[in-house]
Amino acid sequence: MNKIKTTENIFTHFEKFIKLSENLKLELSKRIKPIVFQKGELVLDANNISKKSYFINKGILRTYFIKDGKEISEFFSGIDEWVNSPKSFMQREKDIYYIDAIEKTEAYFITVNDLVYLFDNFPEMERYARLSMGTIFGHFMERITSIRFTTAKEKYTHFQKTYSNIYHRIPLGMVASYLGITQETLSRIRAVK
Amino acid sequence: MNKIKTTENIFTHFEKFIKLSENLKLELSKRIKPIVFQKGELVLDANNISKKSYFINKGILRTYFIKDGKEISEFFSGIDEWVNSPKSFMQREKDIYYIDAIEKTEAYFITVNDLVYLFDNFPEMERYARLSMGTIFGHFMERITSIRFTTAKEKYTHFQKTYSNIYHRIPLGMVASYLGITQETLSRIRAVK
DNA sequence: GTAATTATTTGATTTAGGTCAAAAGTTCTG
DNA sequence: CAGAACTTTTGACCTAAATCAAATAATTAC
Repeated sequence: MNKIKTTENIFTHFEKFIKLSENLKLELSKRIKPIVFQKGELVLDANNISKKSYFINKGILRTYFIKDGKEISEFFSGIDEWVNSPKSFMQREKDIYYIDAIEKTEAYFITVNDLVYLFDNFPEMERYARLSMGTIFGHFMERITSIRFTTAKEKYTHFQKTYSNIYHRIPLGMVASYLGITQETLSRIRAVK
Repeated sequence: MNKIKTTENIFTHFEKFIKLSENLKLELSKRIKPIVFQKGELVLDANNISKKSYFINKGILRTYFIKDGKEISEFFSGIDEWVNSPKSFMQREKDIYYIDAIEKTEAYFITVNDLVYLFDNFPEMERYARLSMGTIFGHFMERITSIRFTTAKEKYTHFQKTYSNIYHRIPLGMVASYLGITQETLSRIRAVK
């Protein structure tokens, strides 16, 4: 009962974009495996190539990089989202991103090799990837706008909207670096209310 | 001789990502048409749905939106790049983006209907879309980093790098709004040298 | 359960870049 | 080619947020 759910969530996610044949479901099931990360655990070290993509069932993962010795959060990922180091994962080369668990996280994963197999044999998987990337695209554009033209206060409000279900579970310092403001400023913003 | 080149450029572009069969080349050729925009001409009005995607052969297009009565540049596109209003084009709904020509621009275009036909009949087109979006992804992430943590000067330097072949052809005011700084600040930055 | 970390808040001061205003340059257009 | 209409530059002043510094508060570990 307290065990990880079946592949139900992940299939539902795919079916937002494509119809899953029984055969594809079977091939997916063979390649998707559960995994659990404890709070604070490192999911990906930037010194390694990202070879797995994680689909979150519960918990929060954070993607970040190091600048001037400080951790800068790039994004946070919650339930029903895929997480990997995008460039590293697709080009099979190192990139700057680390991934860790902000809280205990239950996920599935698929390896890049298995994913490539599915792309090669199921054209609908290519479509899934194209369409799902499209939605992320929109978020990126919105974020760029939000960063460029708003006060620190507005940035924080936008963040709360974007991450409405998880924002209160993310430590202040991480949020500040995500927004590109100092944590002192963020602390003051939150104090005003 | 002074006429628009053949579909050569566009085929070369596709072949960076996939192998083009003779049949696909034929089907593409049937659906790709040339078009020319004069300097200052509006390519897309945000009151309309974006139904064509333009592949630039020569010239520069600008994608922008209006905020508080002012035009804010979202990106600039030069040779060998596709231009459309992404969300509008794929979801077939209105979005906030206008597109205009910064200089006289020669392009090809394909309609969203034709593109959908190709996606439905040529799985390699899905792959092309997935892979080419992947590269744009990387640029977006870099841009987000660049906007968040750099001084106005560094933002401008990054802009020059990103748009190394066209940056000097874009009016200062448009660059400033792209970078999220005022044009006075940009003017002063450029003056220092 | 208390010491030791780590995270957050508060205060004082500084500064990069914004705002407002006007002058100087450029480029369209009839 | 002259006047209108933009575009870019320059100057004076102001403000939001950064920086530096230290005090609290909250977790974590033994």
